[in-house]
Amino acid sequence: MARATVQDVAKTAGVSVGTVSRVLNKSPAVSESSKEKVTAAIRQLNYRPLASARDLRRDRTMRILALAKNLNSPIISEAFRGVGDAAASSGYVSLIAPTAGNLEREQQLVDMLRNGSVDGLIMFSPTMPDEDVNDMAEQLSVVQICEIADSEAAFGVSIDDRQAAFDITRHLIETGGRRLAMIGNRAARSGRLREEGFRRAAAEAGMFPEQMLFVEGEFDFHTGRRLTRKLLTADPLPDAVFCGSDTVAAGCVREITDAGLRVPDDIAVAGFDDSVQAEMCVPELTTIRQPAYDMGRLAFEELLARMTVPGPHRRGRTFLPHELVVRDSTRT
Amino acid sequence: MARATVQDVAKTAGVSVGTVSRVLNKSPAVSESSKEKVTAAIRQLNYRPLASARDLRRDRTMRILALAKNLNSPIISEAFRGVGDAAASSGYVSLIAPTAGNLEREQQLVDMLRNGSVDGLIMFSPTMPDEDVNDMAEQLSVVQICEIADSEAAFGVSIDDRQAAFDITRHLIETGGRRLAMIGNRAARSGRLREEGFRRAAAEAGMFPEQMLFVEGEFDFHTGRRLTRKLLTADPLPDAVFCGSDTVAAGCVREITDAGLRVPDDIAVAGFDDSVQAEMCVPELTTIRQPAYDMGRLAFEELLARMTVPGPHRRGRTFLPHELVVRDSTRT
DNA sequence: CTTCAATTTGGAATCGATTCCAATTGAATG
DNA sequence: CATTCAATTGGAATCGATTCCAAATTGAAG
Repeated sequence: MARATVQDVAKTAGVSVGTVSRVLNKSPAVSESSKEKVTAAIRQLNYRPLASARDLRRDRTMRILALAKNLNSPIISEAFRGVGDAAASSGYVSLIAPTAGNLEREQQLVDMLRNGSVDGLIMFSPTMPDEDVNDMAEQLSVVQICEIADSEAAFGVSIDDRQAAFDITRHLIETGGRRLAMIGNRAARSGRLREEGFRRAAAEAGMFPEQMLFVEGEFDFHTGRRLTRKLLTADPLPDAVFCGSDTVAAGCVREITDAGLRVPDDIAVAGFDDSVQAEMCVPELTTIRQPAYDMGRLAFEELLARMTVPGPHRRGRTFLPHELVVRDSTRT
Repeated sequence: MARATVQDVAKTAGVSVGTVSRVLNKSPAVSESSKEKVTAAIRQLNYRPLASARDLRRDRTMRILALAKNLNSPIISEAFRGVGDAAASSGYVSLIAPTAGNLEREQQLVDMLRNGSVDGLIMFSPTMPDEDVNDMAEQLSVVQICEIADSEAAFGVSIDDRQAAFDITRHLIETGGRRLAMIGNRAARSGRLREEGFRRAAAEAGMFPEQMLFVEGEFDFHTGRRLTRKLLTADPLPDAVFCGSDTVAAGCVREITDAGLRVPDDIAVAGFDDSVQAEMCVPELTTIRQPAYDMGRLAFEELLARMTVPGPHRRGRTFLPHELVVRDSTRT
């Protein structure tokens, strides 16, 4: 049996397609008796309005798409939960897709916005150049989150990465850190901002740039270990390391411990994100908490405005407050 | 400026809509000169075919959707990577959405298959009852993965959870485990199967059911700690604990260590999944590796068959081989 | 310079739901 | 009982891309 259409429902119910449609869309201009007949026919035929036909006519889909390099980052999944809740309460369905840092894949997904498969787009970590993101945001409903391209056109929600890095580096210094090191990631814009914050705090404490150890790579556990091994060849050894993510910090702690040194007594370690890994680590990590859920909600609210209200929109970034979470991987 | 349509392109290029469409769909029956004119017009107008119109006419979307309770499970994100790669190489776009264990949310997403928003559905961890999954699989393109409802109708890909649990429990016994305990989760079908495997292995080793400690809860770190505290009140203490996930095992190890006992000398601990947490844990976890990526690929291939080939399909489950990964959290 | 076949093209019909307009019904009013 | 108004309904037009059929064009062969 093929799919039932409004026509079928109309025939079965003995009314016109207009009436069926009005029932579907809860128009008040339908008599009680018609409504019942239509409802019965719908149930009998197991009818569902075809999305593509409806979308074509209405010129909107009530769907949005989020894009991220990968999905297993706790920040991303938490932020997307915020997006999803906010979207649901406005009647939108939210979907997400990983780009795997693959430009072609990302293009194909972004095309879903261009060709009207979805009404809006939330970008976590674009692979395309900033410039392209900006061109897109110029005319389409796009909101960035966490990673925000350097531009006037785009709107985005994030924490103040530079300030957060500054704050946690200050904490490392205030608790006795003198020879600071950082494990960062210059590939990401947020990574560059965190490096700036780190360097500024270190400079304010009187460190010279040459004294600041800096190594960089991807934000995963094994990279964290590898880069820490590199740091441990320095002489003198650093006495405080700021890591760009908790996962990296966990690798860092592990490597330091395996080398027979103590955290935080010999070397203090700080993470970033306050993911569950911060608590799983021994000692538990001092880190920066991002209000990921709220960032997600806010990003959707702004996207909604862009999708529904025509005309020019707010620009630039919106910062949400971060929080320094002090645990046991830094000195007291 | 509003969106350009085929009509606009046809007018600009000085050809008919038929010709434009033929160019778009790479029909060979178009002269070189027409093709050039159309291509130029498309570029000039920045034209993109509207997805809903195309989908309506073609009666398919070339999109599939995956559903999971949450996205930050390493198994799910790895399996979905497999789905995505397989889908991409068949020209499909794959999207994913978390249900958060919310039945209403799940229904709304499943409706996307019913109303033709997507062509197929992959379910990781359904919230709806098995029966409903089966009814759905009966007539729609649905494939289950990891968690597979108990049914004849559905098709699904997973490891043999019962056997895997049996194997790792055997390992615990062979390395000296005598008083076995398990931290499981009866809410999930895979959890119940793992429990069966655990009990069978323990029984084969001569343990009586009354001797087997079993506690259960969600598969997260804090639950792992809490349930382990419960286990540590037993007398005599267990000397080997099988945990239903690495995250839980990490919590278990942590709690045992904090209690002043040693892993694995006093109590051996085994995890499940071989996620990155297994390596982050100290000592590193003995665990079961699931071929998640391949499971994802296979799930898509089967979904593709269901979407394209009409008629009845293969039923029942397909098992992919798991692997016991021995590390340092169990005795030698 | 025809004739025939092959290639290319135009344009109407189609997919299914929505919406607008006109028509009908029914009730209420004078 | 005629008239007016509101409530309800039917049905055609519409959204935009595809596809089928018929028409037009081209080219080759005779």
